[in-house]
Amino acid sequence: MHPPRPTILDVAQRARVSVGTVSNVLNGTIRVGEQRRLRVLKAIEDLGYSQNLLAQGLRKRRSTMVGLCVPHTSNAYFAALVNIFEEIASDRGFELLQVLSRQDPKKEFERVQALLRYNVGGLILVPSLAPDNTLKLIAQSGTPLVVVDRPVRPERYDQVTFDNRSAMLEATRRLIALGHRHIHFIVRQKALLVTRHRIEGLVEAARKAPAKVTTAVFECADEVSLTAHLSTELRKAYPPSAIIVSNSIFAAWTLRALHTLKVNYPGDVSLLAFDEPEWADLVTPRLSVVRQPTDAIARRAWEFLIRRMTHEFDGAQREQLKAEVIFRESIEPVTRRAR
Amino acid sequence: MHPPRPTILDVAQRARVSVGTVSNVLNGTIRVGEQRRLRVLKAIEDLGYSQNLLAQGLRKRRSTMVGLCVPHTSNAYFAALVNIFEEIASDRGFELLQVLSRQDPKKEFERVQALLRYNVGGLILVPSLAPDNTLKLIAQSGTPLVVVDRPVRPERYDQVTFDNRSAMLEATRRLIALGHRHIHFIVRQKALLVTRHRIEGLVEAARKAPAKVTTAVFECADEVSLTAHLSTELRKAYPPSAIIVSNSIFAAWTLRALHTLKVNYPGDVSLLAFDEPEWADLVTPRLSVVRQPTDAIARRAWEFLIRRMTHEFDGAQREQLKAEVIFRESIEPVTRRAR
DNA sequence: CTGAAAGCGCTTACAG
DNA sequence: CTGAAAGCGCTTACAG
Repeated sequence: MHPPRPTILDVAQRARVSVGTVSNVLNGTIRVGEQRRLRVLKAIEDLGYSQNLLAQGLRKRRSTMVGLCVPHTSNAYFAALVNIFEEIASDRGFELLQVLSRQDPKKEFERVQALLRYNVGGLILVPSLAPDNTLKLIAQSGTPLVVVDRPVRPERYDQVTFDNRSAMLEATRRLIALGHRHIHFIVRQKALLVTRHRIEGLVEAARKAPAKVTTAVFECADEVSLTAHLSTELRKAYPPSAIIVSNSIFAAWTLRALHTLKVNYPGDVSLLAFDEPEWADLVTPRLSVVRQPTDAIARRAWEFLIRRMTHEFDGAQREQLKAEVIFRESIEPVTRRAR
Repeated sequence: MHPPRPTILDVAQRARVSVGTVSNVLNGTIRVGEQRRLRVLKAIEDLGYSQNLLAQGLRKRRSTMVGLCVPHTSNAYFAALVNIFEEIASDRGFELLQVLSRQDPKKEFERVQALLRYNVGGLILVPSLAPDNTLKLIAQSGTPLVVVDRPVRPERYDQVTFDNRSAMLEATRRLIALGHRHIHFIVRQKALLVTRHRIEGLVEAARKAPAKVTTAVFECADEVSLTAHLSTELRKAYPPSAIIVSNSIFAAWTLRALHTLKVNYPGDVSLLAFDEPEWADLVTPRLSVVRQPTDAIARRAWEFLIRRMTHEFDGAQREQLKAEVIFRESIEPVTRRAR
């Protein structure tokens, strides 16, 4: 019913050349005589030929697909990353084979394993909390890898991350300058390296503050526990005047909780969120955020990957980009009354 | 440096069987003697063998990858779709080769073409505004296809969409019941089939209303023109008391515009949006929405695709799912004063 | 520069 | 049930 796709052999026959010659004009590695070249081009045009990339990948032992493994797509930041990667990849003649680890190290391992079965030419990984096995698997396969967003221990991996410590340092410092003396940081996983770096910044800013500043870090798994936590803390005699949350999902939950609890927000409590959600400046008051340099991260990661794929570079490539701390109406100075 | 991946030949030799036998235990099509089967399994285990899916795809002339083409990922609804598709696909042993059309028919064509070069086993397409060439291309290739979300003309394609007409009918009816008599609908493209169906619902509800109801449809391309439009219309002697926007991006723009224009919202004008954005119930007042049955759409689409891939079904498969109309605080009844 | 041929790692008739 | 062999559509040394 459907005519089979023309192959390189069809092109060769129509152009009266060998398949090797067709391959050479296609890949442009070796110069082909002008007349034959034109004949081949014409044949390709006539037949509507396009390469079978499965065959090419098999023969070259590496496909033009790049594997992309992110925790999920519901986070606006990850979605933006995928968006940029797809653009870069397609411009460069690559396709994205995308899998989701759903924050689960075991699933991450399996999904990456699936990617490797396709001999992907490269791999971009936003690691889960415990990516060690996955990293080992990738290293064994010899597949070029770049780790994005969340730094990972062995220093030998190519990584592009952003500087969580200094972003948090700056944010906290500015909160303190506005009179905040009791700051809570709500996180998903204390053990996560990203989180640890943020806590370092938080603690350092508090330590260096001109006044006494109390900080606390809380782990939350879901909306219920987060709401419960806020409910308890905000009713204490000495409640936090500022809350920092580690991602945009938590920001959403917190907003809902503050509403439910009928907290005077942002009058009594200020809010700052990592991971700028797209709705940050749609809500009232507009949400203050730490904005990751998504675009720069993606572009640099791709650069690293290409260099690794073409063996242009040997040593570990690492780069830490600066994040932008943006205070908006969700943060207010602490008035004497509120203290 | 990196030991090459073991091949089926390595497994065969270690298990002292032929490669065909290994293939048979792997694919389970033909029964293999128990002892050999165990030997093969052991060899696979020992070697850490996994199939080269590029080779398999080449030989079978169809890979276990499914192409997914959506307009972009920044829309929460599309992101959710991708999320579900990835889950289903990976559970079934498929990978997702994802491309973005960026709403551009030409880019859509090129990106789908790229997908076809990999001999994807199936294709899921959320079509652009003018997908005809792309659809033709896919049809020619004989690749199983299911069109999602936006219905498309030739009735022969498998499609799972949702019922825009009846969703709009219900929404408008309810607005009218709340006293709204002048309703504006802001869209991206009047020509889009989805839009036309919505307009049908709008017009029908108005026609059947117990009182005289005026409706109007406006096309908008960007935030500036949308803001200008609202500015003009809301200052007229007989301004709309309710605005319906056709997607979540427009909802965001409208919200900003209402704020800028210092409109008494939702007192003087109510707002309803198609495409539930994730921030819908974070804003104040909470946004009223028409919620697509994302999960059901994805699952049904996958079902259609598998059936098509396994040739279990011949005729065109079509399903139209019901959307949910959710009124929240962004919609208020019209008071006599306001009329 | 060009062609003939080997081979990438699988699956699938085809004999036995 | 099992093995030997052809072939999927390419690329890449290898001669010439």
